[in-house]
Amino acid sequence: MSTIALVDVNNFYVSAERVFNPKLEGVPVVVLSNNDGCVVARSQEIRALGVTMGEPWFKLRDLVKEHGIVALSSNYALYADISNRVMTILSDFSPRQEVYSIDECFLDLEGIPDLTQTGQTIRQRIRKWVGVPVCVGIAPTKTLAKLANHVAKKRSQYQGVCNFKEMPVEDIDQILASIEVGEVWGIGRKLNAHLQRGGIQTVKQLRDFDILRLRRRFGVVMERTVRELRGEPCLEMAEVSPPKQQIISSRTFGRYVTDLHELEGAVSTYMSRAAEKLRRQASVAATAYVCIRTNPHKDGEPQYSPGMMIGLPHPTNDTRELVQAVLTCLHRIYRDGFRYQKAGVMLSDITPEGISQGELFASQPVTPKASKLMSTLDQINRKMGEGVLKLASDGVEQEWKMKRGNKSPAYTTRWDELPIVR
DNA sequence: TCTGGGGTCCTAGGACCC
DNA sequence: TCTGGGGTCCTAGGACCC
Repeated sequence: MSTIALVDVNNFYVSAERVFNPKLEGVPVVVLSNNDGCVVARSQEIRALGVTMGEPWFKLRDLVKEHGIVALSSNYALYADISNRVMTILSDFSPRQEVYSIDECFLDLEGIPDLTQTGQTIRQRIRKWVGVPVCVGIAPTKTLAKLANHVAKKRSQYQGVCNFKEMPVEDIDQILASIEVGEVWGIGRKLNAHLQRGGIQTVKQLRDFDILRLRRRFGVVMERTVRELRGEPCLEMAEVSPPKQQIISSRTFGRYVTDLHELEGAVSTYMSRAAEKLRRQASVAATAYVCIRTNPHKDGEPQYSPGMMIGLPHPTNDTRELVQAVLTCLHRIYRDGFRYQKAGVMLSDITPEGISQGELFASQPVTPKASKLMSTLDQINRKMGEGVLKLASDGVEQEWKMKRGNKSPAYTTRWDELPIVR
């Protein structure tokens, strides 16, 4: 029998902001997506107002005035740093940790006595050492641990730690019968609707339903989910994250772009970022992709959203080659007379660097000289700040860059933005 | 005026092979 | 008009996650 804990920071982005700005405590706070477009994190007070995830910010104007909502632009440097601190502390509790996302991780707690107490220790330590609140769910499988975590968050009697491992079966049944099936990890909007229509409303109903019928109707993913709900582990702990099979970099512009030259700058910049990510995981890509699009929400305006894939002469991670390839594509798909809102690039057919296949046809692999140049570029940008050194094609003005109207300082990652205590 | 960004896995269907 | 039975590989699209 395995024992897995899911530890998750409550309202992560909002909690991270509150660490350095205690005035935000008790105040309704939202964190907005890039370009301050829509809501990506909500404090408890915001949830209570009925604001949903992903809601466009401009639709909340009235609510803002009425309730004194504080809206912050997203500050990824801060969140990444807080996340690292949390994950490092959590790694002390188990030799096996899977960092699942920026704000949550699985821990293998097999063999540890006093699980609930351990959960409380985790909570207290993270609160004290980092300053953010976490909840802990403990169960024999990942899916159940997620569910236990949900219970820990929603029901105050558990004081932030819900442990299915040391709970009478009847109690677990009762809990599962009181939770809607859509809360289960892996049951999204569509599946939820499907199940509801079929008369499966609660988690318990799903758990106890005929597994063969579910498999036939919904496939193997559903089967795994149901087995996990029954306490049979089907999902392994993934301690080391495998290299990415595709790398995307895309952004909505801060304003509409019509000019090809400006699009070139954006696409070149995005590809530089993607290529850097590619090099960071020591990979090369054989295929590149670029797409641009107008604003699909604008009825009555001419719409155009082309994309184009290109195979590279040989797998590479050289920014210059990759940028050149996507710029060629961009020229092919660009049409005059549209107001473009967004551009993106993607790298795929990714393989580890140094394993060159199809050498016979490779015109020229990444040369040592190019490799040296790229790693120097990365080192300088890592040390001096993103985009300090870039290709000329990225452009100098970059007027298309996104808006982030109300970003908090990079408190922990820039010397000139350290918090000041008076 | 204003609607994010980045991933994974699975399946179905088509092309092609013997 | 009738028209086998596999297999593999690739792609597009759907569903999910945070």
